[in-house]
Amino acid sequence: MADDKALTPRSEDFSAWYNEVVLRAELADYSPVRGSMVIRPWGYAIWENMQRALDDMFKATGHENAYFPLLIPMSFIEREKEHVEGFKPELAVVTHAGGKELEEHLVIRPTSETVIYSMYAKWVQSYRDLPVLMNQWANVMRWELRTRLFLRTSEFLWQEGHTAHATEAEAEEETLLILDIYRRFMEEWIAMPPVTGLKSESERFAGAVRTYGLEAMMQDRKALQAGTSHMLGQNFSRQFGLTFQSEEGQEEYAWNTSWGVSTRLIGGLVMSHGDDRGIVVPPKLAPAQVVMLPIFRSDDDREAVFGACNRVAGALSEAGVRVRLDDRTHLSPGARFWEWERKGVPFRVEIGPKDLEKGQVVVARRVHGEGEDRKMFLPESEAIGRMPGLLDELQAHLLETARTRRERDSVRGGVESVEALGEALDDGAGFVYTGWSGDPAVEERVKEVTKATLRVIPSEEFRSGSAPERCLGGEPSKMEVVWARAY
RNA sequence: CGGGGCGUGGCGCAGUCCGGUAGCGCACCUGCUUUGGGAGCAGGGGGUCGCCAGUUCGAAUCUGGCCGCCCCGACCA
Repeated sequence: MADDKALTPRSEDFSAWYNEVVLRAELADYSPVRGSMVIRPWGYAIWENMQRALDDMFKATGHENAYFPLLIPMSFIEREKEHVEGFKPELAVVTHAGGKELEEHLVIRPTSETVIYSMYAKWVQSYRDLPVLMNQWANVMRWELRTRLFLRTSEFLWQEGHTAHATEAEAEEETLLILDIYRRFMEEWIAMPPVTGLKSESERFAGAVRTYGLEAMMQDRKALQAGTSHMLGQNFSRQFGLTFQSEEGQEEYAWNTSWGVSTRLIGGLVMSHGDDRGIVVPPKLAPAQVVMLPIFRSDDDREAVFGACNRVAGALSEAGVRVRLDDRTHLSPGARFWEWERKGVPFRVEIGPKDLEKGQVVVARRVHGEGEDRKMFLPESEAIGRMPGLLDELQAHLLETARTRRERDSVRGGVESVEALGEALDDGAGFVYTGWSGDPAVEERVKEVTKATLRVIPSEEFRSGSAPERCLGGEPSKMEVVWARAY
């Protein structure tokens, strides 16, 4: 870009835009170790808001937090066959400690099923000890060759829930409950409406019986797997001796579930709502929902302007709005406008000498509709009174916009061959709904020809009005599926 | 792991071909003037030129080795 103050426009190079906006909104930065990142205060505050909301939802449904260790004995990972095969290529292993090679190498957790279920085995004796409903907030490590800030780094932060149940039906119910919590969280908080459903065999979590996923469509129409919820069956309980005595006195294996979302959600937030000026943080997650921006010419103005700013900030805070006062005087107003827009703060309240004269304040919106003015000139009390409503409206607007975009860029029906799928994707389709026979060979061929993967077998409410008759290979369709190129 | 590119103040780069006291823009610091959409002027600080060895009176520049990073293709929350 000739003007290095501006971001590369999304239309020119989405991927360059993403990298720039993450760095320049001060969400994160590269660290000295390839593939790991530093999450900066602005980014971490968004994560903390996400954590709080999700944590409340987990607690409200009876889950408790705990913490399990970072290091896992290699032999644990190796216990479940599919699990080890899935994770082996991504493991980071501690081989030396205390100046000596360790007798048993330790894996830095890529996920914690193995340790957690080995502990559950110790704690659970009877059906009366079930269900066990735990969650942990932790970092995990999966060695990656190609990394991108938030979307794919070797180390990332997440939550992983792990539960144990007496019956298959209860475990299945738990898996779907969490899927619904994730879905509500993504819609209501991130304003990022996913398509939910079942993953195909090839995309299933290593060691699970079934994996459910949530797929969100980014502005470049690519799919982002935003969360997963796994029904683990008795695979892990058999390997770790997680048994209980049933009401009838029988020894039985418990049924497990595990589920997680990660800091990848921040990448999803950025790619869902960002524009060429920067990111847009949905009000419910914004570290600051309103920035107060004093503007003044002389020292005389200064006191009066700051007085008014503090007064308005106090009143907004009283009204439950998260406010931040930008009292930096060495930057011009323009410079400060751009900075907060880049960081995605929903509203700015500007107060200068002219406003004091007129008894008004300026409310500038980060996002405004066609024909809507960026700035509103309102009496102080009205600005304060209307702010909570404006925040709610923006939250709703972001969700609506994202949902409309998702459906606009989805193709339902009419695609009945692998070639047609490729053309649809090249023509700008994001999610393409087609029939599928259940044959993995079709997935392979689609991937080879179009680079798209089977994202999800959609839950009922996301399915098309009429079920497709043919699979892409021509054979009769057994189910509808969603294809997309994915992150 | 395969292909391509790059390592020079915090960031972006020039200088390397053709060896001769390290430079530009932005950022930073100080002062004054400024402040309603990325302020101006003046002064100033900061770099073992990725690392190691070699050639040379002299190396950012030439030679050899090593290391690291970024981008593009196969696996993944």
